[in-house]
Amino acid sequence: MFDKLDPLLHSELRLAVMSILMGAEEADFVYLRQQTGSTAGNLSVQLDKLSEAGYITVEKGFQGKKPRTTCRITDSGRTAFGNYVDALRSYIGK
Amino acid sequence: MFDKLDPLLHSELRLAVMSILMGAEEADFVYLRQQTGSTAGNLSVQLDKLSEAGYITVEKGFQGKKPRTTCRITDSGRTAFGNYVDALRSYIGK
DNA sequence: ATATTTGGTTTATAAAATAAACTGGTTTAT
DNA sequence: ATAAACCAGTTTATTTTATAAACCAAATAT
Repeated sequence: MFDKLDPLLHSELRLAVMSILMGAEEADFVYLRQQTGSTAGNLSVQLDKLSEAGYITVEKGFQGKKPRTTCRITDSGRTAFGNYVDALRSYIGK
Repeated sequence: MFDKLDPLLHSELRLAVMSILMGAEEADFVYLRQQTGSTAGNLSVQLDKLSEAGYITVEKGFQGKKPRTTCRITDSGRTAFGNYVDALRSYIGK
């Protein structure tokens, strides 16, 4: 009756991050922090989880002298997001 | 940018229960347990939370000699569910 | 020179979800 | 009649998760 909701995506912050990355080729830590309004600590932890799951890639580099962490969604992440949205529909209709 | 997701509804089991009650006038404990596939303990706890929040009413009675717990969604619960669905759309589009 | 800001990570705490164990009563089998 | 199994839940304990607080290194500003 109800599809299982991927616990990795069923989290407000992780879902927001994935939502941004679904429509953005790439996004850096600072941008994600601004858009989601999260704390740096929380974002750091959740990015790790998404990365561990293979849903995103996290690339650390420098922009001039400042560190810059760039995130991108993977194919597997895209698929998982799509499946999550489909599963949600079994709960909220449409 | 992203709407806040009501934490009471952003839970797989509670959302499933609310989803059932949105389309069913009433549903008893046993039915909810069957439809959601949850354990009795988990269901009991989550029904309490929904009830505490005023999203559902829980009525205990008997059907012959067997106890029977009947749940119904409240107006406030309906509204909250609607708001939750709207908020979700800010994450999943559409 | 030292204080502050930037861009994070790590660790600790609070809250949630879930499962395991228990209760009160009923039905079924012996 | 008594014990065993079962039903409908509740309570308590355990695990997982989310979140915040504290910390760190480097760069910039005062």
